[in-house]
Amino acid sequence: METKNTQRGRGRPKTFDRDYILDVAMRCYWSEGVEAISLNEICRRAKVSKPALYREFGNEDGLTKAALSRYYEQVLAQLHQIFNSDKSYHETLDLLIELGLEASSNLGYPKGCLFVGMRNSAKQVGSNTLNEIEQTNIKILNTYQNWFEQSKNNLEFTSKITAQFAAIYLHSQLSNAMNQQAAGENADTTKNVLRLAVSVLR
Amino acid sequence: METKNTQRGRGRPKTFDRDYILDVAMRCYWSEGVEAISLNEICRRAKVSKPALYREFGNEDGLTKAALSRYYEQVLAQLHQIFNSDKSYHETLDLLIELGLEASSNLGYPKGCLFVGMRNSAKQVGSNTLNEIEQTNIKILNTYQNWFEQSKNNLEFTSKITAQFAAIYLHSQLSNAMNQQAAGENADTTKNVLRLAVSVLR
DNA sequence: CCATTAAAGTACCGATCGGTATTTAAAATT
DNA sequence: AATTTTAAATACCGATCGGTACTTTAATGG
Repeated sequence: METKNTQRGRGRPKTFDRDYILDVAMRCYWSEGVEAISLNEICRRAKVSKPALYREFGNEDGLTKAALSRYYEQVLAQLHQIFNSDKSYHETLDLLIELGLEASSNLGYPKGCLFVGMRNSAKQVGSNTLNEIEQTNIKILNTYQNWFEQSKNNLEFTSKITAQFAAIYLHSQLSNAMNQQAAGENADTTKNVLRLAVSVLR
Repeated sequence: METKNTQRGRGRPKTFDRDYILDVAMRCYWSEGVEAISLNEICRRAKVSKPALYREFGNEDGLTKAALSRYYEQVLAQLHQIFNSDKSYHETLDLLIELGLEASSNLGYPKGCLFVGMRNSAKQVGSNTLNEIEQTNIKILNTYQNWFEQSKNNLEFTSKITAQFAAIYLHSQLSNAMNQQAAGENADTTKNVLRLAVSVLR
């Protein structure tokens, strides 16, 4: 158990703000795509030197992985709150449809979903990031599946579709909607498509 | 009306094989993604010099645009054959679900869809290619919409969904399936997701 | 045989990439 | 004040990018 107190050591005091840098990187990757933003460009926008980034994250793979981790904790983790609320199955389904299609403009967030974007660019990211993508994918699928199982137990979800496949289907449809949003598609159209697709889970 | 005969002119005879080069480029962009393959790499694989490419296509934007054009003529154009066959509405829908999920492995084609891949990479392509993407998108949507309108007239498609929205929905679902295939997803899972999504058009 | 024409390839350009060796700056300890 | 420790930024590395100036090759026409 480390004390981790703020008593400064000996050398030059640290000015590197990990949270701020990660926030800039996350938003860059989110809004423009991980393959469209270079590490140099992130240094420019975050006003940080390149060696500082390498000291903190090791290499580009470490930075993209850290940005995805932060995205999960800061954005995707609210999925649990939605599923743990006392809303009904159908209300929750409605909420999921709204999710991310409004939140983008509400808060100062870019459109689409960083996780979905990175998964699409899986071929151009490093192995650590690739691994993080796979772990995140599993976490999301498990979240969905647990919710469907609970809803089956509650007799709110009475379809013959298995909870596992319902999770895969929902994940696929939400990812598709995120992709359309990231591509700048009309939000109403995206929402209508998603609504129709999800109607088979009613 | 030009004669366009094969009588050779004066200079060194042309050895540049436009069809072959375009075929190599199309398959590269198709299998690895337009943003993952450099123009230099295409020269290497097609065993052609860089100036030869620039003489024929002007610049990288011209090459990617030409590759997409070729993809439409050579791959997507068969959509018309499917819709112009004498198959029933439901049989055609079944055929669309199989399409591309089998064809990839049957013929020596890469997985996924070059058009969908390029549309996802819209931010990193030139303006000419971007324009070609938009035109192709419209052509595909029109093809779907015409088919839905015919099926409505035939009383085979009796849903309250408009032909226009059905086209958008089908396009969205097929694109989603192509994306999953390109990402290496299990083909059966992809097909099951697509089947369930398309079931609302029955 | 030589000039002309046309298409080929070589070899280069500046810019940018991911990554690092090296030096400089700012603090605490002696 | 000098030394030590830690973290900062400068300035560079080789590789690769998209794109092009230049030279070479292979044909025909006189």
